[in-house]
Amino acid sequence: MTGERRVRGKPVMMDVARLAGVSHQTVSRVLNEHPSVRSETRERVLRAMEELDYRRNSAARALVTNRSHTLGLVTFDTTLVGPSSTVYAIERAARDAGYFVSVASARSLDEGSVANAINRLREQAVEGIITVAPMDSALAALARVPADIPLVGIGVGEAMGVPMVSVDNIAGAAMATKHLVDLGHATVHHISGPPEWPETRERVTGWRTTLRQVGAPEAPVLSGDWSSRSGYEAARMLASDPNVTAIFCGNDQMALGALRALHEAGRDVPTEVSVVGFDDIPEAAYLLPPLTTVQQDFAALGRASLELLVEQITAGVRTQQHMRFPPELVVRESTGR
Amino acid sequence: MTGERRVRGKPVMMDVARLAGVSHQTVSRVLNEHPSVRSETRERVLRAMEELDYRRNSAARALVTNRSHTLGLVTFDTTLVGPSSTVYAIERAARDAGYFVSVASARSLDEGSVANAINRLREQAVEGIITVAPMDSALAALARVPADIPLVGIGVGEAMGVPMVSVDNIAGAAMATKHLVDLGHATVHHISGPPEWPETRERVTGWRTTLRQVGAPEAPVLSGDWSSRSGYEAARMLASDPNVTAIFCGNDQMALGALRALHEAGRDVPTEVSVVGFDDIPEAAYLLPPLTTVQQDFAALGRASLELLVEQITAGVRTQQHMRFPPELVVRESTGR
DNA sequence: TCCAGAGGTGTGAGCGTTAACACTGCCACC
DNA sequence: GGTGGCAGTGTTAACGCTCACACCTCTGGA
Repeated sequence: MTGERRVRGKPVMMDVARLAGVSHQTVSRVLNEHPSVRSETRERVLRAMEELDYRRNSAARALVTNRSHTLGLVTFDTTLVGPSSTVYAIERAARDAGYFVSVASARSLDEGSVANAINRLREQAVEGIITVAPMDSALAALARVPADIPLVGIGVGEAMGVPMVSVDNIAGAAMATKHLVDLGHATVHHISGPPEWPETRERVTGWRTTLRQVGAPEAPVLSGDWSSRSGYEAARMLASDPNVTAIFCGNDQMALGALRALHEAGRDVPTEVSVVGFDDIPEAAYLLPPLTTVQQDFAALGRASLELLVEQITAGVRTQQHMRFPPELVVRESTGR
Repeated sequence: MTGERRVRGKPVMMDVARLAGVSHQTVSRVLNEHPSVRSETRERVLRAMEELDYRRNSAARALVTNRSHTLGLVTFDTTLVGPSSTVYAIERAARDAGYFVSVASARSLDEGSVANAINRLREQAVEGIITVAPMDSALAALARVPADIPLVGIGVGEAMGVPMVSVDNIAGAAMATKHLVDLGHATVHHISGPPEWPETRERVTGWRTTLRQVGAPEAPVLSGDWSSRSGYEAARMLASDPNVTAIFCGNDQMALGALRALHEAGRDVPTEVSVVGFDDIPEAAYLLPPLTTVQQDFAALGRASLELLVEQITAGVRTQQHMRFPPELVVRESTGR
């Protein structure tokens, strides 16, 4: 009755063992690359596994080892270029590190929704969690996660006890603003992202600080929601004011909308008005005119966050760390004087 | 020794049972919402669970029920707008249907890479797989998956035995081409995506068929890689030819690049040349000029694929089905005569 | 009065794997 | 020629849960 088992459902370790004429433990050893298995035996076992198309039962393994080999990813709106590139980079890095990736998206901006996503991941016994949800609500939810579960927040601002990875938004915004001031603009206007995003506030800070340093007047911030539409609408208000000659936008999508609004208002870019974006989306170089912007390396962000997480998992301690990546100004044709 | 267990590691069902003064089986019943538990008992158990911050061990559960409650998602390049919106929609729908989502990305375009991603998901014992990787290689890999594992391919062309969800690309391309012809253009040029994508070929077919129907001459297809850069380069070659007055691009990013190339060549859009894209990315309405394009509902695609997958899981049979979604032409200002 | 049946609960087995330990040869060493 | 050790293998006991079944207690109908 050797084959009896195979008929009813998937083969298990014991089936492989029988076929190879060894004990199930030897099969386990082969599977886990234990050194002390005679190579001839190993071959026999491998052949048997192949013949039966055996795959180990990950649930049983997880149960006994108490490790799921799975990481959790909390995302918010994967439609945004930044988050989606980051997620992609994380998945690749996770695979290389031997982890599976499970995702849970927050349905809305509120803390409960993020907490809910985190809970779903914990139900699955993930070994660690990375949040790609750079809003304040995520931070609040993160702060409530018990300290024994490894955690990394991306772009989520400062918080006690939560390891973080982010771009140096203050420096990035300062670079953009400085660039415009250096071109001879009396001041720089700013169309920001939603205020409940830490990145937005950091960019506002970088912009404002720079203006103060050079003694330029500060205009009130107009805030959008990262969309082209919101950038368009904000810029339309700015376009009619002849004093506006330089606009720093919180991201490239809004800059794209601003470009359109300025065009409609008959104000040429860059001869009359200069525009700078943030992110450097792949399309930025092909806009009319090509967009000067602050480039951030989303993939590096993803890889770093994974590294930080794995470090915590192996060490068993939450690293108290905040990694900041320097962005880079890419000057194209949307700025001048 | 009631509390002894709790000190060393996470609480298990037995700990909750002891605290609530019931058997572990009753705890299980409460957890699984079994009807025959006295509500007073249920309350007591729930309180105990809360007090201990108990979470059931999903591995143990999966082991005994032989269900992982997890679906697998194969992605290729989540940086593209289409796939990333689809992934997002799938995750949401999966959660509503009570499933977790595990992702695996294909590292490159070849079949081995996709097969590898599928294998990783199978190792995790996912109950079904959706591929958001609309290349031929994915189709080839899908065709090799044993018939007993539920499967849905998105936008991956025709294949024997693999349930499919896609946009009706032929109809979409035909709509775009017809629109241009109706505006009075003698013919329509096409900048396509990479030929190894079924969607590319379908769009080429829709375009070509329409041209033949109206008796317009057919120009050779220029093919890009979906990027703005490739659209720009292809359009640059077209721009110098005065006979080119209408260009249908395989996606919006390439159309964006084409817009720039035409501008550089001094050919006005839409008075001299008309441009149509595909996808309707959120930025399309804010380009210079706003882009006429073929809109597809990525979210609907995602939801439909999930529905199809869940159907297969519950039925235990692979549904032989191909759902096609009609796209919609959105006329903006990049087309005219 | 008794028994059938249902509501409510407990007991024991078993899911497929790994860890710990036990066992068998064989070699090297004194 | 015993003793120690190691390579190679098998045996057994968990891991935490659900399922099947057994067991009570109560109700209602014959």
